Amino acid sequence: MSEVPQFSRREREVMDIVHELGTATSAHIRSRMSQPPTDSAVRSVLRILVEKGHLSAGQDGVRYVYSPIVPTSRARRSAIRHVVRTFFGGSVEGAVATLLELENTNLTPEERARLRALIDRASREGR
Amino acid sequence: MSEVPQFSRREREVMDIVHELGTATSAHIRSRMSQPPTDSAVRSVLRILVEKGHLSAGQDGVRYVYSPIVPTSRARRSAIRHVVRTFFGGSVEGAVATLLELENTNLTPEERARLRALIDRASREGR
DNA sequence: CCCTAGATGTTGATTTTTCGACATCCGTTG
DNA sequence: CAACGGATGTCGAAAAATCAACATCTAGGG
Repeated sequence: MSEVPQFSRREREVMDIVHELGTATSAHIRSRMSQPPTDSAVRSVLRILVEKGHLSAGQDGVRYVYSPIVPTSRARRSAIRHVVRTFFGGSVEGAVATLLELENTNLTPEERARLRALIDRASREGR
Repeated sequence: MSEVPQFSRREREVMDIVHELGTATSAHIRSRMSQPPTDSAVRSVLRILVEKGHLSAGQDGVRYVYSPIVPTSRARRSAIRHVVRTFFGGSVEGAVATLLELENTNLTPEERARLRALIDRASREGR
Protein backbone atom coordinates (compact mmCIF):
# COMPACT_ATOMS: atom_id res chain seq x y z
CA MET A 1 0.00 0.00 0.00
CA SER A 2 2.67 2.47 -1.04
CA GLU A 3 0.31 4.82 -2.84
CA VAL A 4 2.55 5.39 -5.80
CA PRO A 5 2.79 8.72 -7.62
CA GLN A 6 0.14 8.66 -10.34
CA PHE A 7 0.11 9.41 -14.00
CA SER A 8 1.51 12.49 -15.61
CA ARG A 9 -0.74 14.63 -17.73
CA ARG A 10 -0.10 12.94 -21.02
CA GLU A 11 0.07 9.55 -19.42
CA ARG A 12 -3.35 9.99 -17.93
CA GLU A 13 -4.73 11.26 -21.19
CA VAL A 14 -3.42 8.21 -23.00
CA MET A 15 -4.62 5.80 -20.35
CA ASP A 16 -8.09 7.28 -20.48
CA ILE A 17 -8.20 6.94 -24.23
CA VAL A 18 -7.07 3.35 -24.10
CA HIS A 19 -9.65 2.54 -21.46
CA GLU A 20 -12.31 4.22 -23.53
CA LEU A 21 -11.38 2.35 -26.68
CA GLY A 22 -10.45 -0.89 -24.98
CA THR A 23 -7.69 -1.43 -27.46
CA ALA A 24 -5.98 1.00 -29.77
CA THR A 25 -3.04 1.70 -32.05
CA SER A 26 -0.65 4.57 -31.65
CA ALA A 27 -2.25 6.51 -34.48
CA HIS A 28 -5.70 5.92 -33.09
CA ILE A 29 -4.68 7.20 -29.71
CA ARG A 30 -2.98 10.20 -31.20
CA SER A 31 -6.07 11.16 -33.13
CA ARG A 32 -7.96 11.48 -29.87
CA MET A 33 -5.40 13.50 -27.96
CA SER A 34 -5.88 17.19 -27.39
CA GLN A 35 -3.33 19.23 -29.25
CA PRO A 36 -1.75 16.01 -30.45
CA PRO A 37 2.05 15.92 -30.60
CA THR A 38 3.93 14.00 -33.25
CA ASP A 39 3.67 10.27 -33.67
CA SER A 40 7.00 9.67 -32.06
CA ALA A 41 6.05 11.72 -29.04
CA VAL A 42 2.95 9.62 -28.59
CA ARG A 43 4.93 6.46 -28.89
CA SER A 44 7.36 7.72 -26.31
CA VAL A 45 4.53 7.97 -23.84
CA LEU A 46 3.26 4.56 -24.87
CA ARG A 47 6.64 3.00 -24.40
CA ILE A 48 6.92 4.46 -20.90
CA LEU A 49 3.46 3.22 -19.99
CA VAL A 50 4.36 -0.24 -21.19
CA GLU A 51 7.63 -0.15 -19.23
CA LYS A 52 5.78 0.88 -16.11
CA GLY A 53 3.39 -2.00 -16.60
CA HIS A 54 0.25 0.00 -17.21
CA LEU A 55 -0.27 -0.98 -20.82
CA SER A 56 0.41 -4.11 -22.77
CA ALA A 57 1.49 -4.01 -26.39
CA GLY A 58 0.24 -6.83 -28.53
CA GLN A 59 1.06 -7.49 -32.15
CA ASP A 60 -1.61 -7.02 -34.77
CA GLY A 61 0.16 -7.72 -38.02
CA VAL A 62 2.62 -4.89 -38.47
CA ARG A 63 1.15 -2.68 -35.80
CA TYR A 64 1.16 -2.65 -32.08
CA VAL A 65 -2.13 -2.70 -30.31
CA TYR A 66 -2.19 -1.32 -26.81
CA SER A 67 -4.56 -2.31 -24.07
CA PRO A 68 -4.75 -1.71 -20.34
CA ILE A 69 -3.13 -4.13 -17.95
CA VAL A 70 -5.57 -3.43 -15.17
CA PRO A 71 -8.91 -4.83 -16.29
CA THR A 72 -11.40 -2.13 -17.15
CA SER A 73 -13.80 -3.51 -14.58
CA ARG A 74 -11.32 -2.77 -11.85
CA ALA A 75 -10.36 0.61 -13.27
CA ARG A 76 -14.03 1.48 -13.37
CA ARG A 77 -14.62 0.79 -9.73
CA SER A 78 -11.47 2.62 -8.81
CA ALA A 79 -12.42 5.69 -10.85
CA ILE A 80 -15.95 5.77 -9.55
CA ARG A 81 -14.82 5.34 -5.99
CA HIS A 82 -12.40 8.21 -6.36
CA VAL A 83 -15.05 10.52 -7.73
CA VAL A 84 -17.49 9.58 -5.00
CA ARG A 85 -14.96 10.26 -2.30
CA THR A 86 -13.60 13.45 -3.83
CA PHE A 87 -16.73 15.15 -5.02
CA PHE A 88 -19.58 13.58 -3.10
CA GLY A 89 -18.17 13.12 0.37
CA GLY A 90 -18.52 9.40 -0.10
CA SER A 91 -22.24 9.60 -0.73
CA VAL A 92 -23.28 7.05 -3.31
CA GLU A 93 -26.72 8.55 -3.36
CA GLY A 94 -25.32 11.96 -4.24
CA ALA A 95 -23.35 10.51 -7.11
CA VAL A 96 -26.32 8.60 -8.47
CA ALA A 97 -28.44 11.69 -8.22
CA THR A 98 -25.98 13.75 -10.24
CA LEU A 99 -25.72 10.93 -12.73
CA LEU A 100 -29.46 10.85 -13.25
CA GLU A 101 -29.65 14.60 -13.57
CA LEU A 102 -27.03 14.82 -16.29
CA GLU A 103 -28.34 16.64 -19.34
CA ASN A 104 -27.86 13.79 -21.72
CA THR A 105 -29.20 11.12 -19.43
CA ASN A 106 -31.88 9.32 -21.29
CA LEU A 107 -33.24 6.22 -19.65
CA THR A 108 -35.20 3.69 -21.60
CA PRO A 109 -37.98 1.84 -19.79
CA GLU A 110 -35.76 -1.22 -19.73
CA GLU A 111 -32.93 0.67 -18.12
CA ARG A 112 -35.27 2.14 -15.62
CA ALA A 113 -36.50 -1.28 -14.66
CA ARG A 114 -33.02 -2.64 -14.30
CA LEU A 115 -31.96 0.25 -12.13
CA ARG A 116 -34.95 -0.19 -9.87
CA ALA A 117 -34.01 -3.82 -9.48
CA LEU A 118 -30.46 -2.87 -8.64
CA ILE A 119 -31.61 -0.46 -5.99
CA ASP A 120 -33.85 -3.05 -4.45
CA ARG A 121 -31.04 -5.53 -4.38
CA ALA A 122 -28.56 -3.07 -2.93
CA SER A 123 -31.03 -2.35 -0.16
CA ARG A 124 -32.04 -5.92 0.49
CA GLU A 125 -28.47 -7.07 0.81
CA GLY A 126 -27.82 -4.48 3.43
CA ARG A 127 -25.51 -2.64 1.13
CA MET B 1 -13.68 25.53 -25.87
CA SER B 2 -9.96 25.40 -26.28
CA GLU B 3 -9.44 22.19 -24.37
CA VAL B 4 -6.57 23.51 -22.31
CA PRO B 5 -3.77 21.36 -20.93
CA GLN B 6 -4.98 20.02 -17.60
CA PHE B 7 -3.45 19.75 -14.21
CA SER B 8 -0.07 18.32 -13.42
CA ARG B 9 0.17 15.43 -11.03
CA ARG B 10 0.59 17.43 -7.87
CA GLU B 11 -1.83 20.08 -9.06
CA ARG B 12 -4.52 17.52 -9.56
CA GLU B 13 -3.81 15.95 -6.21
CA VAL B 14 -4.15 19.31 -4.50
CA MET B 15 -7.28 20.24 -6.41
CA ASP B 16 -8.91 16.96 -5.47
CA ILE B 17 -8.10 17.49 -1.82
CA VAL B 18 -9.48 21.01 -1.84
CA HIS B 19 -12.65 19.83 -3.54
CA GLU B 20 -12.98 17.08 -1.00
CA LEU B 21 -12.50 19.39 1.95
CA GLY B 22 -14.30 22.34 0.44
CA THR B 23 -11.87 24.69 2.06
CA ALA B 24 -8.44 24.01 3.52
CA THR B 25 -5.19 25.45 4.77
CA SER B 26 -1.79 24.62 3.37
CA ALA B 27 -0.98 22.36 6.31
CA HIS B 28 -4.30 20.59 6.04
CA ILE B 29 -3.75 19.92 2.38
CA ARG B 30 -0.23 18.73 2.97
CA SER B 31 -1.38 16.24 5.57
CA ARG B 32 -3.53 14.57 2.95
CA MET B 33 -0.97 14.38 0.20
CA SER B 34 0.73 11.12 -0.64
CA GLN B 35 4.40 11.24 0.20
CA PRO B 36 3.98 14.85 1.24
CA PRO B 37 6.78 17.25 0.32
CA THR B 38 7.77 20.15 2.54
CA ASP B 39 5.42 22.96 3.43
CA SER B 40 7.06 25.34 1.04
CA ALA B 41 6.73 22.88 -1.81
CA VAL B 42 3.03 22.58 -1.13
CA ARG B 43 2.67 26.32 -1.05
CA SER B 44 4.48 26.59 -4.33
CA VAL B 45 1.82 24.44 -5.93
CA LEU B 46 -0.89 26.41 -4.19
CA ARG B 47 0.51 29.69 -5.42
CA ILE B 48 0.59 28.39 -8.98
CA LEU B 49 -2.98 27.16 -8.74
CA VAL B 50 -4.07 30.56 -7.45
CA GLU B 51 -2.18 32.30 -10.25
CA LYS B 52 -3.84 30.09 -12.82
CA GLY B 53 -7.22 30.93 -11.35
CA HIS B 54 -8.14 27.50 -10.11
CA LEU B 55 -8.05 28.27 -6.42
CA SER B 56 -8.88 31.32 -4.38
CA ALA B 57 -6.95 32.21 -1.26
CA GLY B 58 -8.97 33.86 1.47
CA GLN B 59 -7.69 35.18 4.75
CA ASP B 60 -8.65 33.42 7.95
CA GLY B 61 -6.83 35.30 10.64
CA VAL B 62 -3.16 34.63 10.07
CA ARG B 63 -3.68 31.76 7.69
CA TYR B 64 -4.73 31.44 4.12
CA VAL B 65 -7.71 29.31 3.34
CA TYR B 66 -7.93 27.89 -0.11
CA SER B 67 -11.07 26.98 -1.95
CA PRO B 68 -11.94 26.04 -5.51
CA ILE B 69 -12.93 28.73 -7.97
CA VAL B 70 -15.11 26.43 -10.02
CA PRO B 71 -18.10 25.58 -7.84
CA THR B 72 -18.06 22.02 -6.62
CA SER B 73 -21.43 21.40 -8.21
CA ARG B 74 -19.94 22.07 -11.61
CA ALA B 75 -16.77 20.11 -10.90
CA ARG B 76 -18.92 17.20 -9.83
CA ARG B 77 -20.84 17.04 -13.05
CA SER B 78 -17.68 17.41 -15.04
CA ALA B 79 -15.92 14.63 -13.15
CA ILE B 80 -18.87 12.29 -13.36
CA ARG B 81 -19.33 12.95 -17.03
CA HIS B 82 -15.69 12.19 -17.69
CA VAL B 83 -15.86 8.91 -15.84
CA VAL B 84 -19.03 7.87 -17.62
CA ARG B 85 -17.53 8.59 -21.00
CA THR B 86 -14.14 7.05 -20.29
CA PHE B 87 -15.09 3.94 -18.39
CA PHE B 88 -18.70 3.26 -19.22
CA GLY B 89 -18.94 4.10 -22.88
CA GLY B 90 -21.32 6.88 -21.98
CA SER B 91 -23.75 4.53 -20.30
CA VAL B 92 -25.32 6.17 -17.28
CA GLU B 93 -26.93 2.91 -16.36
CA GLY B 94 -23.60 1.17 -16.29
CA ALA B 95 -22.16 3.79 -13.99
CA VAL B 96 -25.11 3.64 -11.64
CA ALA B 97 -24.88 -0.12 -11.57
CA THR B 98 -21.22 -0.04 -10.58
CA LEU B 99 -22.00 2.58 -7.99
CA LEU B 100 -24.66 0.45 -6.39
CA GLU B 101 -22.44 -2.58 -6.42
CA LEU B 102 -19.57 -0.90 -4.62
CA GLU B 103 -18.54 -2.79 -1.51
CA ASN B 104 -19.24 0.00 0.88
CA THR B 105 -22.51 1.04 -0.65
CA ASN B 106 -25.06 1.02 2.08
CA LEU B 107 -28.43 2.48 1.25
CA THR B 108 -30.84 3.48 3.94
CA PRO B 109 -34.53 3.06 3.24
CA GLU B 110 -34.77 6.82 2.84
CA GLU B 111 -31.99 6.88 0.28
CA ARG B 112 -33.58 4.03 -1.56
CA ALA B 113 -36.84 5.90 -1.74
CA ARG B 114 -35.20 9.06 -2.98
CA LEU B 115 -33.30 7.19 -5.65
CA ARG B 116 -36.44 5.52 -6.86
CA ALA B 117 -38.07 8.90 -7.13
CA LEU B 118 -35.12 10.22 -9.09
CA ILE B 119 -35.31 7.36 -11.51
CA ASP B 120 -38.99 7.90 -12.01
CA ARG B 121 -38.46 11.54 -12.64
CA ALA B 122 -35.57 10.98 -15.02
CA SER B 123 -37.77 8.63 -16.99
CA ARG B 124 -40.85 10.80 -16.93
CA GLU B 125 -38.95 13.81 -18.15
CA GLY B 126 -37.68 11.88 -21.09
CA ARG B 127 -34.20 12.00 -19.75
C1' DC C 1 16.43 -7.13 -55.77
C1' DC C 2 15.60 -2.38 -54.86
C1' DC C 3 12.55 1.11 -53.36
C1' DT C 4 8.85 2.94 -50.88
C1' DA C 5 5.40 3.29 -47.40
C1' DG C 6 4.18 2.59 -42.91
C1' DA C 7 5.66 1.48 -38.35
C1' DT C 8 8.63 1.22 -34.47
C1' DG C 9 13.06 2.34 -31.68
C1' DT C 10 16.53 5.63 -29.81
C1' DT C 11 18.21 9.62 -28.14
C1' DG C 12 18.96 14.06 -26.51
C1' DA C 13 17.23 18.78 -26.20
C1' DT C 14 13.65 21.72 -24.31
C1' DT C 15 10.06 22.70 -21.24
C1' DT C 16 7.49 21.92 -17.23
C1' DT C 17 7.08 20.23 -12.55
C1' DT C 18 8.53 19.56 -8.29
C1' DC C 19 10.93 20.80 -4.48
C1' DG C 20 13.22 22.94 -0.50
C1' DA C 21 16.60 26.33 1.40
C1' DC C 22 16.22 30.63 2.97
C1' DA C 23 14.18 35.25 3.61
C1' DT C 24 10.33 37.74 5.33
C1' DC C 25 6.34 39.06 7.92
C1' DC C 26 3.40 39.27 12.01
C1' DG C 27 1.61 38.70 16.55
C1' DT C 28 2.92 37.25 21.16
C1' DT C 29 5.63 36.29 24.97
C1' DG C 30 9.27 37.18 28.29
C1' DC D 1 11.80 45.70 22.57
C1' DA D 2 14.03 41.44 21.42
C1' DA D 3 13.29 36.66 20.78
C1' DC D 4 10.34 33.28 19.07
C1' DG D 5 6.80 30.50 16.82
C1' DG D 6 3.91 30.01 12.99
C1' DA D 7 2.96 31.36 8.30
C1' DT D 8 3.84 33.05 3.80
C1' DG D 9 6.98 34.65 -0.31
C1' DT D 10 11.06 34.04 -3.48
C1' DC D 11 14.00 31.80 -6.29
C1' DG D 12 16.85 28.70 -8.46
C1' DA D 13 18.31 23.85 -8.62
C1' DA D 14 17.08 19.09 -9.61
C1' DA D 15 14.10 15.83 -11.61
C1' DA D 16 10.53 14.48 -14.62
C1' DA D 17 7.82 14.94 -18.63
C1' DT D 18 7.30 16.21 -23.24
C1' DC D 19 8.59 16.26 -27.68
C1' DA D 20 10.56 15.58 -32.33
C1' DA D 21 14.50 14.54 -35.32
C1' DC D 22 16.46 10.77 -37.07
C1' DA D 23 17.62 5.83 -37.44
C1' DT D 24 15.82 1.33 -38.19
C1' DC D 25 12.94 -2.38 -39.57
C1' DT D 26 9.57 -4.90 -42.47
C1' DA D 27 6.26 -6.06 -45.99
C1' DG D 28 5.04 -5.43 -50.83
C1' DG D 29 5.20 -3.59 -55.37
C1' DG D 30 7.70 -2.85 -59.51
